[in-house]
Amino acid sequence: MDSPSDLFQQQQQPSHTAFDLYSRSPLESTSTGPTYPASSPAPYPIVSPLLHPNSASQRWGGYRQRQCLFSELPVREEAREEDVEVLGRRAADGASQFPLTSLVERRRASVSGSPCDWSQDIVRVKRLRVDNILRRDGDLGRDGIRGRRRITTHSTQEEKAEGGAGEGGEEEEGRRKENREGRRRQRRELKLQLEETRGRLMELQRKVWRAYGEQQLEEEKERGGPDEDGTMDEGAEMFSEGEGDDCPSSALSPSVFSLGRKHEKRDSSQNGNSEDFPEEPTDLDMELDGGGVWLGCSLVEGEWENTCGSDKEKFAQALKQELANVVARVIDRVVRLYAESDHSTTPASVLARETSASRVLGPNPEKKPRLGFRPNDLLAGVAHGTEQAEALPLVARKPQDKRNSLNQGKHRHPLIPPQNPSLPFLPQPPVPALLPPRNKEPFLPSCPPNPPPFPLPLLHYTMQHLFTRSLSSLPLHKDSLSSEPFMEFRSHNPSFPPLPPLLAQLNHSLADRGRDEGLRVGGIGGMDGGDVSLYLGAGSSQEGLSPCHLKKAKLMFFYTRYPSSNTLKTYFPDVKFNRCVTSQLIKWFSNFREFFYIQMERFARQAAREGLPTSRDRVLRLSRNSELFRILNMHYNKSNDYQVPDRFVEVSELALREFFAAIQGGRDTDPCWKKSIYKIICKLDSPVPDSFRLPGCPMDTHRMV
DNA sequence: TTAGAGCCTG
DNA sequence: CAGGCTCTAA
Repeated sequence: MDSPSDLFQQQQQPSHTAFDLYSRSPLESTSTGPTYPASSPAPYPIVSPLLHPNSASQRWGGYRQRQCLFSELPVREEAREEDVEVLGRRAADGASQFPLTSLVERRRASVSGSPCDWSQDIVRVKRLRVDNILRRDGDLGRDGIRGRRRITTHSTQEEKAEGGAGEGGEEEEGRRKENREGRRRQRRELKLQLEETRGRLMELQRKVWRAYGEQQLEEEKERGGPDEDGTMDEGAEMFSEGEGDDCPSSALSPSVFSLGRKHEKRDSSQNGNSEDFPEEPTDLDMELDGGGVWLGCSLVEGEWENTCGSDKEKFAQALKQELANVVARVIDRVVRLYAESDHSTTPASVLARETSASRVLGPNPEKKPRLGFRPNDLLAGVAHGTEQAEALPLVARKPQDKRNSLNQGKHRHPLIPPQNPSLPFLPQPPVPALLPPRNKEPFLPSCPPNPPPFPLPLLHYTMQHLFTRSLSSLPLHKDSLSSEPFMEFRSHNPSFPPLPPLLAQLNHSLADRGRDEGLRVGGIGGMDGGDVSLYLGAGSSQEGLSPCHLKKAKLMFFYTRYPSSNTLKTYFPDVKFNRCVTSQLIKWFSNFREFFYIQMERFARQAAREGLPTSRDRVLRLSRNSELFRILNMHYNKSNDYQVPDRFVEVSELALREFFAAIQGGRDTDPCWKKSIYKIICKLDSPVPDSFRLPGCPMDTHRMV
C-alpha cells in the first residue's frame, strides 16, 4: 500500500463545487513550486486539504513526495502526475521560471481553445511520463521510492499514451494496473472518509450559520460586506471575518478559512476576471524549523510516504489539531455572533436565564465561598469545636496513633447505608481547559498557572467550553438529572447567556454519544475516531503531564479511586501515554488514595476518641460542612471551582465509617486491617463524566448554565 | 517478568 | 508529590 496521499490524487473533478467554501483551483497546486511570486500562497494548514478534496490531493500529494521535511530534494524534477498538465508544461517550457500568473494565462490560453497548444502539452506530458516511468523502474523495490510512484487518475488519453510508451512488458503493465486499481479503491475509501469528515464540518457550519447567520448576513449587508454577489459561502464569510483579531495565538486557524476565501477570489479570477491574486502572503508562513513544519504544513512536494511512522503520527496529530482548530473557529465565531446578538436582541428566555444566573452568581462570584464551612463542624454529629485549631496542621500530619486502642465503643454502624449501593451516578459536566490561565476571560475557568508545554490555540479553549457547556446542558445521565444540582454557577460571566439551542445542534451527536458512554467506565474507544479527533484533538498529544493533568486527575478522583490504566488513557486523551506517564498517573492516584485514607483514618480515630452521639440511629455522617470535607475538597479541588459530587461524599462517608468501625472493633491491631476497607472502597468507583474525556482541566459547568 | 498497590521517606 | 521499596497477582 502506498500512502494515503494517493487517495487524494483524484483531482480535476468538479466535485468540489459542493464545497465551494474551500474550493481552490487545481492551478493553485502549482503554488508549491519553488519559484513563485509573492502572491503564491503560503504553506497551507493541514486541514485545508482535508476540507477540499481536490486541493487536498494536490497538497497531500505534494506533501508526500519530499523525502525529508526540510531537505531540498531532487524529487521536484519528477513530475507529479496529478499535476502533470501543469508540470508538464512547466518542464517542457521551462515554466518553472514563470510566475504564476503567467501559468494562469497559459492555461487559460490552452483551455480557451488552442488545440495546438493543448496537444503539444499532451505530447510533453507523455514524454515526461515516460521519463518518469523509466526512472521509477530503476527504483522499484526501494521503499522510499515506492512512495513516489504516483499512480493517479489519468485521463483515458493519458493512459493510452502511457500504454504506448510503457512497452516494457505486459506483465509490468498489468502489475501497474493492479496497483492502480488497488490504490484507487483505497483512495476512494479514504476519500469517502475524508468527505464524511468534511461533511460533518460543513454541516456544523451550516447549523451554526442557520442559527446565527441571518443576523450576520444583515449586518454584512449593512456594512456593505463582501456578500453582495451572494456567492460568498456563508461559512467562509463567517470564518474569514476577523480572522486575524480573535485568534492571535493560533498560527494556523486564521488562514484555514481565509484561504477558502482567497481561493474563491482566485477562482473567480480564473473564470474571467483578471483580478490579481492577493498580494499579501497568507499568514501561514510558519517557520519550518523543528516540528513546526507539521503545523505550518509546508506541503510542498510531498513527503508523506517517505516519512517515518512517528512523523506520520505527528502529522496525524497535527491534522487532528488543525481540524479542531477549524471547529474551534466555527464556535468562536458563533460565540462572537452570539455575544453580539445578545446585546442587540435578548430573548425573553435568555433574559430569564441570565437573571437567574446572575442571581446565583452575584456580581462578583469569583471568590465567593461556595461552601459555608463552619469551624466546629468537623464531622456532622461527630466533630467538636476543638478540632478547628487542629484542622490545618492535620492536613499534612499523618496519623501517629495507628495502634491505638480505642475507647470501647460497641457502636457498630451499618457499613453501607441503604442508599449507598445504588447511589446514582451524578453527571458532572465540567469545562475542560487545557490552556494557560486567562482569568480575564468571562467564562474561562481557572486553570493551574502553568501553561501546557506547548502553545495551544486559544480557540480550543472556547471550543472546549462550548462543548462542555453543551454537554452540561444535556442529560448525560438521565437518571440523575433530578438529583440536586451539584454545580453552582460560579466564576463565570453571568452576562453570558447560555447557548443551549445552538449547542444542542452543534453537539448533538457528541452529546448523544457521550450520554451513552457515560455509563461505561474505563473503556477505550468509546467515541469513534473521527469525532474524537475532531473534539479532542484540541490538545493534541503531549508527552509528560502538566499541572492541568494533575488537577484533572484530582477531580477524577472524585469519581474513581482506582482507575485502570485504560481509564486513564480514556480520560487523558491529550496525553501521549508511555510506561513512564502511565506510572506517574497511577502514582498520582496512589498518592490521592493515600491522602484520602489517611484523612479517613484520622477522622475516624478522632470520632472514636470523642465518641458518637448517643442516639442510636445517629451514624457517622460526613456533611459538606464538615472539616473533613473541607480538607478533602481543598486537596482534590483546591481552586474550589468544581463541586464535589455527592457520590464522593458518600464514598468518603462510607470509608469513614469503615475506618471507624474497624477502630471501634479493635481490628486496627491487625497489620492488614486496612485492606478490607480498601477492598470495599475500590468497588465504589463511579463512571467518570464524559466531559473528562476532553483534554484539559474539567471545570464546573453547571455554574455557567 | 511485569504492573500495580501500598508503605515509607524526603 | 515523587522515589524507593516490598509484596502480590497475573
